[in-house]
Amino acid sequence: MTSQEQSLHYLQSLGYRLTPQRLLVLAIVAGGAGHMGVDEIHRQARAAYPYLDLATVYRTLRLFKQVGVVTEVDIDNRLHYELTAPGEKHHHMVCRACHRAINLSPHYLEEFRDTLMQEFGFEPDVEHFTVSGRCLPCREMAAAGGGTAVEGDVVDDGKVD
Amino acid sequence: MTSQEQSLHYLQSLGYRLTPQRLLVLAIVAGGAGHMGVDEIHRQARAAYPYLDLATVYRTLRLFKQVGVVTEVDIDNRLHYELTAPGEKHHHMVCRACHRAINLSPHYLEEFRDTLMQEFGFEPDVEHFTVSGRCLPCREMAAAGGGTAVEGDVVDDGKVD
DNA sequence: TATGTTATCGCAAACTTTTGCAATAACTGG
DNA sequence: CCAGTTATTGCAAAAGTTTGCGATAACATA
Repeated sequence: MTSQEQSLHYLQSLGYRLTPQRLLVLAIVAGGAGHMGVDEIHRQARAAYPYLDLATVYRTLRLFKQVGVVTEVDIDNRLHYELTAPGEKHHHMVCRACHRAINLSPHYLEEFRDTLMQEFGFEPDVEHFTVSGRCLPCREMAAAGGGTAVEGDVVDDGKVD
Repeated sequence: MTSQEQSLHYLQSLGYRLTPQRLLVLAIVAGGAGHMGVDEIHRQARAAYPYLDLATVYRTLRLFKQVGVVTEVDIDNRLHYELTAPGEKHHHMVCRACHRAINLSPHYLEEFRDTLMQEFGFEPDVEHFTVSGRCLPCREMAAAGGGTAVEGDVVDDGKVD
């Protein structure tokens, strides 16, 4: 049984229904490489099933995230999703300049998590953890006086709006 | 000179213009207790200056955040702002059940920050750091079989939508 | 103080995400 | 396999946030 089928059985065991829409969205996210934007998932879904509504895509992904089937990453104020790789989960560092997401092993969070639990009894949502910041290439670029470390996607630095 | 005036001079020194709208928004955020929602800031601003547009409030707050005058906190998918207290900066832990924000001293982040810098050259946006998770009262509530630790604001647990 | 430059504003519209509701379809038990 | 229950869908609209654009006003210079 593939990991997709496992996810579907898991959903069913929780009392959720297996619908063609859910199968489709799962297959698309599983097929995509890395984090996919909601609009891209929707576009691919419509290719197979033209009536699938955007709201359904959002709802489906929210459900998948809730039960741990996918991982949500906020990249430049837009939601992205990727299959949660069981056994090799990771978090993300998102660069606020180039908007690239870099994987972060849970190992780096354990200590932080334990501290919050012990000091405050606060249980951080380690499933959906993302830090924003600036990646090495972009910081070097900025230090050299330039813009962003990738073409396109330039970060506004002027005064206008 | 008050800290508000300092902020304004700072804005000016960066080449930004001092407009009545900016003064007003700053005064409101400074006058409010804790994190204020954008709509509340806007409502108060309109009381003094009815033409002030919501878009201007958003733009102003984004600018303030960018230069470090205010701190942004995402609470239940809505933006909130508070004056950045120089010298006693803090981050936030936001409970995903009751949506309350708990302050977190930067001290707890230093180690994490240093690790990311050393290992990946990634400079986390320590200015705008928020962890989501579940606070102690809400976890106890959940363990006891209940809902949320504050009245109202119940977290959905059923199957519908 | 008058004048020019251009950052900022207000307005309207776009964009992303969420939600209400009636119709539909997935599962359950007989 | 059929009927009943209700989770899920599609659609339309709302909510929160961002953006384009022409008009305005803030600042600099003279």
